[in-house]
Amino acid sequence: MRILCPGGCSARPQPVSLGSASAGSLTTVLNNGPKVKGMTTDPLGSMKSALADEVNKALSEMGVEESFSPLQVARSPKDVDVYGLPVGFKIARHLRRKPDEAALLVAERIDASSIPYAEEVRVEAGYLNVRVSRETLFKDVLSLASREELGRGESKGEKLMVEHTSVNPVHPLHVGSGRNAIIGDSFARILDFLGWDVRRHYLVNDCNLQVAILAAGRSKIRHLKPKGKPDHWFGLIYAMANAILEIGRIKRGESEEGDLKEWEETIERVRAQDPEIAEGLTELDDRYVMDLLKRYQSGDPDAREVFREVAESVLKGFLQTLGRMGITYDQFDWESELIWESWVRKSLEKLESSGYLGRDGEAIYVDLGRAIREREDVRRIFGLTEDEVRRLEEEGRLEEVVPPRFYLTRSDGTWLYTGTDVAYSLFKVEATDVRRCYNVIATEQTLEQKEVRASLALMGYDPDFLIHFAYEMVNLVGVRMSGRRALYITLDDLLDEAKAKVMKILEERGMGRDPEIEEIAERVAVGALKYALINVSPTKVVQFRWERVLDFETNSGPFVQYSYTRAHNILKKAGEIPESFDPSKLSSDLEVSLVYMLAEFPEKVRSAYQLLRPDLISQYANELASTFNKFYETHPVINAPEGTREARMWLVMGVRGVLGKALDLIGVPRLERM
RNA sequence: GGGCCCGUAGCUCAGCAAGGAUAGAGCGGCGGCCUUCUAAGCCGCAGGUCGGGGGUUCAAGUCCCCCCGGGCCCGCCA
Repeated sequence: MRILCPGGCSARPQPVSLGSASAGSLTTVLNNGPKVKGMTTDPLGSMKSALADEVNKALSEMGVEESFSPLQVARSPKDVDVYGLPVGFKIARHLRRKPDEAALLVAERIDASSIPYAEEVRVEAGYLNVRVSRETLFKDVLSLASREELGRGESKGEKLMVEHTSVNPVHPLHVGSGRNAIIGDSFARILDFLGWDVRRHYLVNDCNLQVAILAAGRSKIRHLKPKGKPDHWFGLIYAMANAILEIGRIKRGESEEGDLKEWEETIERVRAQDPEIAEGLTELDDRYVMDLLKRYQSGDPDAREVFREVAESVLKGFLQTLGRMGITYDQFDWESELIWESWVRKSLEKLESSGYLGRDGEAIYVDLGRAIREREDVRRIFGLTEDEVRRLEEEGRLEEVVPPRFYLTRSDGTWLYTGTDVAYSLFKVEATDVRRCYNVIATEQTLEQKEVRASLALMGYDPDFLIHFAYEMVNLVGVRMSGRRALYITLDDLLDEAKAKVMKILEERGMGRDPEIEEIAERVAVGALKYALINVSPTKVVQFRWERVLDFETNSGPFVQYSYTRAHNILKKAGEIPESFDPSKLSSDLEVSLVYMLAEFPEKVRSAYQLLRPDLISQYANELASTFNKFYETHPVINAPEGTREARMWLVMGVRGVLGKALDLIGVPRLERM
């Protein structure tokens, strides 16, 4: 497989034995943070773990069959320094006691000295609570936070792959593809921070019908020189080619008559943007397109030249935009090379020997219907038990729930994306040394991802090697988007618009137009867009509005960036950092809240990883920024009395460190001036 | 028809993984605060039958069942 790096480097991945490809289940990989005392990067987490351990130990000594997770340890709403578990309620019945009495029996067995940072253990309202010692906790938290070590995972010595973006190279990136890239990139950053060696891969889908349409269009106007940003220019050819093909189908009566007008409008849209393309590209037919695709897949040099020109040009345009947003990749895998370098053949051989490969004329498919009846591993992927499958079969409904055939090729022998996707999975397992691969792919592909995982299982691999990181689409409120109709709002448009607004704000503040100001505007714009697309739970549809991206107030990228800047500037002006500080000087509600909020950061990062929720980091960053701004309004640092000043400087260092790290993890640029 | 996802304030969303101690933010609306570390900020007011109904539980926004509403998928498209 050819490797293409932005820097022009080239390398070939080392094949690896199959044994190393097995993945542990998601849940066993997780624990509640580093356990080694004194070396932890999660002080509060170590307290929670120890508390849960102690309680569980006591319960098991008492013969009570209940247990608690460290994650259940929650802060008391009445007292900031108190964390606890609702032990009493859980075990009251087992012991035939009132909740408080029951909790007391547990409390008596607990050795507070074995719980880090615990000052005392007590029972309140059915809860078993520990009071935390600020003296030690605050020092550890702020020391770690200011060095940006809080929550960092030890090196795992293992590689994980994140495959993301992987957009068809046929038209410019729009907000939907942007969400994929932004979520995938953020998740990769989170994995990296937690100690994995992350490999970011982009699958270049250059072998499908869409690219063939573009390539066919391009082949008719090869004399034209690309103008402007390549993805935009080729995007017009793609829309033009689609319109011609659709109009042809309508005229032959193969498509709905009513669509004719909108395709004619598409042509006019292209003409308005680039008359050369509209005048040069006038005819195209489906057979020509299919033939070109077939030739490309079989390695024909002429076809290869035009396919590669369009795919590489559009990809180059993508990388400009993605680079602008700070999103980069370690490796680009070309779909065509999965075919040429026999990964498709190898996957077919493995499926053939599994006995689940079927043929329908010349078309090849995986016999999922039989696999689901016969294979437990395949049933598990579809969330079905043996009994359920049997019952569905008796009712004749099995095929409604699981499609019986998973087609890999067309009957003309060309590969479908499903076929190359199976081959790609085989490639990931065999040709890389990653332990797991996260596929950042839209939720609409959930079924296909299950089918691919089932195929992996049938080829003899652990299907849990592949994890579908599903995210929902972006709904541009009030805007109709269609790449095939040259109807889209591109990421470039959004970034430019946001940047223009930032420039205007900066000018209103009397900042001139110089390169530094431009750079600030660019970074604020990137922050605003990325934050808007990441700050929603991935499985929810994003309701995208211009106003939302251009709103730089609370709960926006710029808001968090601004808060970071404030923290940074306090420290810059305050001068030398004191060696130490007195934690008891941090005593106001806001100061104490801030430290505890920082202490929760490691848990947030682990949750983001475990639940596939980068938005948890952006939510957290917003809350931290908001609390910090309240502190900022009411707590002078530089002019504070001696003692208080040093303690607040440490607090601000901690906030800056965590806020900065949180911004890094969601890929929003840090700014020192704005 | 079947499968998956979503439904919390006028709008956009957290909270559901791990059921607990008074349902949270932001935007929008109304009213305040710039001789003090950047007002992209802060303070206050108004706004909720957590889609509906059952169930489990000492305890349900959170778990289970049914229903209603919305989205996506069920292609030899990707």
